[in-house]
Amino acid sequence: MDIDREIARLNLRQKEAVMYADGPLLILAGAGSGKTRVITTRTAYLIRTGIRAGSVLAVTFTNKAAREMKGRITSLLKTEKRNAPIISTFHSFCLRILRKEMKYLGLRKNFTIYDTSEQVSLLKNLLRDITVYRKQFKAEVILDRIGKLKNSSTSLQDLNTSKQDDLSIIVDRVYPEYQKTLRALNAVDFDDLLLLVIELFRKEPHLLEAYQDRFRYIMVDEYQDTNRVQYTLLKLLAGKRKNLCVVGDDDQSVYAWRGANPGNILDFENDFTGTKVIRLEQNYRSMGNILEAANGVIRNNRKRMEKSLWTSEGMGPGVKIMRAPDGEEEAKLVAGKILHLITSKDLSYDDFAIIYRANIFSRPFEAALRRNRIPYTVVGGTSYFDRKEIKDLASYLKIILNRYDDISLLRIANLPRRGIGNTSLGRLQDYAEQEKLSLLETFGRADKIHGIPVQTAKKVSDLADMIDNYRAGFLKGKEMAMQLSRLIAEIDFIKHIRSFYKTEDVALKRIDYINAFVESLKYYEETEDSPSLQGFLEMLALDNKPESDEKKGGVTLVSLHSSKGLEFPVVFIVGVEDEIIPHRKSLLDKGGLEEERRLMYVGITRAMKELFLTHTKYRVRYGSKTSSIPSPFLEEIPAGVVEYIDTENSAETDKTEEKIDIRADYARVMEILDS
DNA sequence: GTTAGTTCTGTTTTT
DNA sequence: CAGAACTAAC
Repeated sequence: MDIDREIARLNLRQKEAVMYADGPLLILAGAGSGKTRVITTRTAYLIRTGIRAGSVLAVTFTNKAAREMKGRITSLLKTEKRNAPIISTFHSFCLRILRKEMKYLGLRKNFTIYDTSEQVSLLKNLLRDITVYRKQFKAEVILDRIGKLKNSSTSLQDLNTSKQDDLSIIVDRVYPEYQKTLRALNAVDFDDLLLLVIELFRKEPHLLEAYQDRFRYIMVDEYQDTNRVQYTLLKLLAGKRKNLCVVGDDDQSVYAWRGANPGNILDFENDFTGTKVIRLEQNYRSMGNILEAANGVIRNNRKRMEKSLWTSEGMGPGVKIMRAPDGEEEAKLVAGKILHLITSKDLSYDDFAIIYRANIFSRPFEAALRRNRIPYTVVGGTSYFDRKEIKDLASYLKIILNRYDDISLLRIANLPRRGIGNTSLGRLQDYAEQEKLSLLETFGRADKIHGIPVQTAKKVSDLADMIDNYRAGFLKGKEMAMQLSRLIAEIDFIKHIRSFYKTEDVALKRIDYINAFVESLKYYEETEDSPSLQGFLEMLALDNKPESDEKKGGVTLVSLHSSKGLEFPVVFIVGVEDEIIPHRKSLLDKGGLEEERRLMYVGITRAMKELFLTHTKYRVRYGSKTSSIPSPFLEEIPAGVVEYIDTENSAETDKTEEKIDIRADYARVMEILDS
């Protein structure tokens, strides 16, 4: 319980932020300025001054951040679980409210949360019936627009796009259908979780007031990543007492492409009069040269709040820019450098990170690290619960839980193959629509539907019976893992996997995943206070990271986006080339270049002691070899902080190319190091 | 209804 | 080039 000692360690600005308890507070926290420490200490401090822990709410974007914060606060407070502040993601927080206030909502019990792939399936289904849609657009594109609409308006009702291009016409047409169908299926998508709570608060002001009285102090992390809807929710919740503290950095806003609105930072001061603004600019993470490089790059953004990071540490080594002949060599170079630094300095594998723009770039680095027997962990990428076979099984569980969930039923209807083809499924769906029945009910009476062959009808109704039978068992919330095993055996899922993946070792791997899935259900049952199938599926939907992911050691391989919030003594940012950073596709979006620059800034500021930026001369893209151009961001790094290292053997290089290469632009000495 | 062959596409990602 | 998505032939 060393809050006082913790506070004593803070700098003046940080202290001010911690102790400014009442009224709106905007903390502009630069990279590495001790942001997390401020929020956690502030939470602990509030509670220590006598504020009931349960009336403090801290909202984060990821479960990982929430877990970390929880851990730090508990160790600071040594508090028992029952009297702890609420630390949660926006989505989990809203889900809790929805579940509690169910009676005020149009939702039935056991509603399902749809993930992106289920949203797409639903939409594809709807598009079949819409005549103006002549397969002009991909479902994903339309869904993207629907998502943007949902996240910019603040009500599920109003949907004026007012534009008249083809896409808008289709979106206007399909959006209400999409929303209506979700409700019919007793399902919600991620955006709905927040929107429904807002709707609830608007319809039932007494409820809003009850929650306002409950959560008297609200804190928000990564505020620059909030979207319009999240901000609206915060405004509602904090509307009475205005004890809202947001922490963010506009320079680290890298999610505008999915609806984040960094403008929320600017609006904050207008919406909350008397806002106290505190800037945290002292950086505790990076050495001087790294910081200079970061400042040099971000300075080129026009749209930003002026701030400049500084450190009391020394300059440290220069930022190294290295060029490799191609992608393979780039990976070898990085692996070699890691081995070299491990032996020459007192570093461990955990101290290194390789950061890239897109997840595909991890491959050559994984290969090179493996060849050199360097342990590594890849962050992100396809999550374990996103694997096909897991989602298949999850769909079984979903239709067992929620009998209106046509989308899940559709997914597993013929999986494993049981002779229910698309023609029959189409007829069943048409019938369901006509008779206003759920698909599962329709399955139950398949024998009465025209055009369904007798033996198909039998298979269809058998499936419906099976699902109904399992429902009774699963809803008891007991021995669910055992029941899932029985289900897997009954549908002969393993046989299906073996025929689907013909190679033995691939199939075995998939079977391992399936076993792990059963295990995770078992684990859930054993650790949860009151386990339920719905609870398990919600965990799957809202917190779908395997725990092992977070504590594996070795060199970290991570995308620029996922690197936000992390720090490493030695960082390699790789593929620092034009059309990669900035990504060529990003330039299509307005503000795209500036967002890419912020991404570069995020990457640079992950480094504590040493930073390497690598690029190549040639890169194989989509199968063919093309010459690469160094990222324009490299030129924005002040000349005084960089060292250039060219690792090519001059014997192999083409001398004419040499003249026009990047060296001409660079006013610095070259230093050839061992590779 | 199923399977094999063909065409297309190619960021970032949490919930 | 590789994986996904779609189409056409059994």
